[in-house]
Amino acid sequence: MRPTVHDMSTAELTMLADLIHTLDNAAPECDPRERVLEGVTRLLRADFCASFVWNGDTGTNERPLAHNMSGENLDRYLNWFQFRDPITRNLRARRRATPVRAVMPQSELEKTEFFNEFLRHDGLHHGINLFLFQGDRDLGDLRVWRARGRPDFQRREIELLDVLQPHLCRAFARPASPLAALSARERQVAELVARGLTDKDIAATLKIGYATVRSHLNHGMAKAGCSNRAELAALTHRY
Amino acid sequence: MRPTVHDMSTAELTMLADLIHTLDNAAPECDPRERVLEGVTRLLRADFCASFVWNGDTGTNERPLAHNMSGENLDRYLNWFQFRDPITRNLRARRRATPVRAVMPQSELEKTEFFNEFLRHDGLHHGINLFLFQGDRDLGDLRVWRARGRPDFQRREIELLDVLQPHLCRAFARPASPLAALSARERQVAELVARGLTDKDIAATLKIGYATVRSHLNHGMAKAGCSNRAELAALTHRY
DNA sequence: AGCGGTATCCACGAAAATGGGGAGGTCGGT
DNA sequence: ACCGACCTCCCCATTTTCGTGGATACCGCT
Repeated sequence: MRPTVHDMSTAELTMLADLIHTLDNAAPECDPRERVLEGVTRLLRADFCASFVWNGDTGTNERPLAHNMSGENLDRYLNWFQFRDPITRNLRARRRATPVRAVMPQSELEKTEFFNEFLRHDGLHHGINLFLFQGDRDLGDLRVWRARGRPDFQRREIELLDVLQPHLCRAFARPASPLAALSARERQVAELVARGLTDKDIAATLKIGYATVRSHLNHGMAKAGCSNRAELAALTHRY
Repeated sequence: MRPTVHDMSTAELTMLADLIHTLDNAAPECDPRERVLEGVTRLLRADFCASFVWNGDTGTNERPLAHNMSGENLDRYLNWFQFRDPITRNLRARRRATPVRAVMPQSELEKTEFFNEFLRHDGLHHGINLFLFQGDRDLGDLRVWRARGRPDFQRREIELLDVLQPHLCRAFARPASPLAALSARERQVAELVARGLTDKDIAATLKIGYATVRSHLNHGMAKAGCSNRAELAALTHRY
């Protein structure tokens, strides 16, 4: 049995490689989803992409991000249309890349208020969604769309998302750095700690008092939940 | 103008993605080339792969690695055939993925002693080489081969190596971890240091004496060139 | 005007880490 | 049989770190 074969341009293979690299390496200060929206959109030869994170407690989609979509329409989804969205619940249940047509025929979708009042507003016509999970924890989703007149998503795009899925999961699941809570000065001190300077050296380097260094360090370790400077040093270079 | 289009199976795309991930992440204890030989071979639908690092001072190929090739033939290359190798010098000069036929027609190659006494020994018939550089520094190469009867490498394989090239360069150029010099026990202690354990805790965890921990730690810090445990901790999670 | 976060500084004592020395055993390679 | 690398353990003096509980001042926000 021959495996499915996809057509990929050299530029697309480069994009795929860069995307994986970005997922593995980019700074953890910002939402990992940001680093990916545009790349996935282009790789899937799509036009639009949005991303939310499902909150099981409140039963709502949160933390919107989008590429090529109007912020105003995104707000309309958050405030109104997510509560009469006839497709997303079923797409999420699939737990792998799924074209919208798999949960509702295009002809039926086009009769809904959701399509005519919301999707059409930004030109979203053919959709494919991927929901990422770690066990049962929602990590976020990707909702990729093509404009009217473009062909619907096919096997190529579904399987491309299959390829990306484990890498996306890994990147989305990576916990936020405990160092994000540190102030600028505290992070600066942590950085010097990681280089092996003693507190006296740090004070001299930063031209501040020894007591100040101790203070920054104590606050920093408390915020990051570290019990000593070695753990803090490890954190500064783990993330 | 249409871009070149390649046929890639889903499995191959997955391999490509995993390869990039491996290059970015794998443990730096071992030679990064090791992590890549088999993957590249399969991605290029090839049968054999060898890798050397060119030493400009001695003018020799060093540090051999191979996939699917006999160690004995590798030794013959190092000791004898590298000095009458009619193709590699020219392939290296190209500085990008180049099939062997680009520097010598197959018909001519098959007349050489190098082919008949060396390449044929392991069944190497069609070759493609990639030499990696950082500026003018040699980072190592990949010499990928297909067996007799298989088709020669085409554009697909050349451009796949082009896609991989920057990622290979990055991975090969990453300096060896100073921690590579540590013994197993010393690394184990360093690992626990990075988790924030005190020496007493480490002793208890490893069920060895406090003095032993101090000894491992002193040796480890000396080898890694660290002045204290914080620097060592940073190293263990930088690499 | 008050509150929280930041940056700066101070002092003390307990705990931990560091650097120096050494000692004895195993194990693999020359 | 020796040597080097490793793992194990010991002592001691000094330095560094950690935790605690302060203080003052600036800033932005409400």
